[in-house]
Amino acid sequence: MRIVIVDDDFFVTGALKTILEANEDVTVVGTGADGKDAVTLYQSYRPDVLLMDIRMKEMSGLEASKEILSFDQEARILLLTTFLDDEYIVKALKYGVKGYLLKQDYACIAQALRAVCMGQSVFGTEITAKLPGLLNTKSASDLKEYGLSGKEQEVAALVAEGFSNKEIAGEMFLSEGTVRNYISGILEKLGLRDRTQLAVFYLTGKLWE
Amino acid sequence: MRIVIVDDDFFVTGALKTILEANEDVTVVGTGADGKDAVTLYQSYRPDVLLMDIRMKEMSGLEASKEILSFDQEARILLLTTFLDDEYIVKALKYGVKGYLLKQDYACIAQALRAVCMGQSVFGTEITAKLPGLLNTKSASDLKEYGLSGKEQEVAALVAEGFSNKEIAGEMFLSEGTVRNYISGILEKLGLRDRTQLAVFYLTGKLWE
DNA sequence: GACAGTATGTGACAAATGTAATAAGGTTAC
DNA sequence: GTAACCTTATTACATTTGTCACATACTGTC
Repeated sequence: MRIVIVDDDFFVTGALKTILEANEDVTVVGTGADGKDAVTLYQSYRPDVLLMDIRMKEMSGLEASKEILSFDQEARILLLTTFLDDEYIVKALKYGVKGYLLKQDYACIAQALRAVCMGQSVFGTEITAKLPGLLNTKSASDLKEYGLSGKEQEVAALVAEGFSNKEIAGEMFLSEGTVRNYISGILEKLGLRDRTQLAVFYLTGKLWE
Repeated sequence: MRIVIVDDDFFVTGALKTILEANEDVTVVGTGADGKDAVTLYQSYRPDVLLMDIRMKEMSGLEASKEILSFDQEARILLLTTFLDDEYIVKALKYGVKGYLLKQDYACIAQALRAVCMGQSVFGTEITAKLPGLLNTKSASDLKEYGLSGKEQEVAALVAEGFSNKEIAGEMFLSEGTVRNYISGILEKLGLRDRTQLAVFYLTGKLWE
């Protein structure tokens, strides 16, 4: 595996290089110190995996990831970080990063590189723990648990897609008044106030009291 | 690593057992054919990793995961599947499953088991590709890119929390009319129609045309 | 058959929401 | 200093939304 390592701390890049090259299947083909380096190095070497810190001066690992992934969707980027910030995690995942590990997990890095190299993605323990909270949806069957009938679930789903009552009525071949009635019932059952809260609930599971 | 394998196809459990035990660090301590078996086996053996199919008669791998994780948060479950259904993926992640691979990735299973055993989570190529779409997001800084001013971003965030205009006005010490104006402006800039669409956009990134 | 539940509809009404026009004080940039 | 923009506000109006009360019809179950 051909790897590029980017971190603004020379000690870290050095240590990583040494640790990783102890594995005979790993070759570190380049190292850099910030996001710009990452982009340049990626373009010239096209490594199997780009191993990069998130926090860096100049250009962060996140921005670099975004840029690289925008011209090469297939890029395999594994981010390393010391901090656990939801926003970073979400952004990284949105951009299409293939892995996200805490620096403290260094013993697992080689392991993770192999998985990423094969196209899988790998997330460190703490990131894994956060994942459930970052997800969308509230899928149909979850709504059942709140006592919503079939039609009510359908209506709820459409509200959460941003449809107006009229559109929902058209979509489901109902009168607009009926749709309003359904929504009224849904809000009652869930203890919500209006369609926007319903959409938010549907997408995040958030409930008020 | 002590592994339990559950799949309703005996050929599959057999094959997996053979393939995995070729790795000297793997011991298959039990096999089962459906979700109920999974729960029982998990309780008696407490394996390092539970490798399980999703589609099974009687009790699905998903339900079994839910049950096991409800009494043991630390359970390391790696799901295998033939089908890619968003709903399954989301649910599995919500429950706290540590891995999700396609059966076709069998060559990587041992690899993945090791990662999962160390607390990391692993997702197959296709699942990885879906991840970005399943996330919540739209963080403040993304909105800037659409030309929203500071206050507008603040308002948008509150709309996406399900607040009414009056509440937002109270929260931000503005008049209700002003809030309405801001929202009007935001909708215009984003090409949206109403606050519900704004909430949906804020949470999922979905835009209409 | 009576009853409960779901599915569907109506009409009327109050409140919330979105738009438009307009205005004035502030900041920043050229 | 003037143009551009942000912040804040008001008023008036049209539309959408949510609630209520009530009605019909179809499904089951007891």
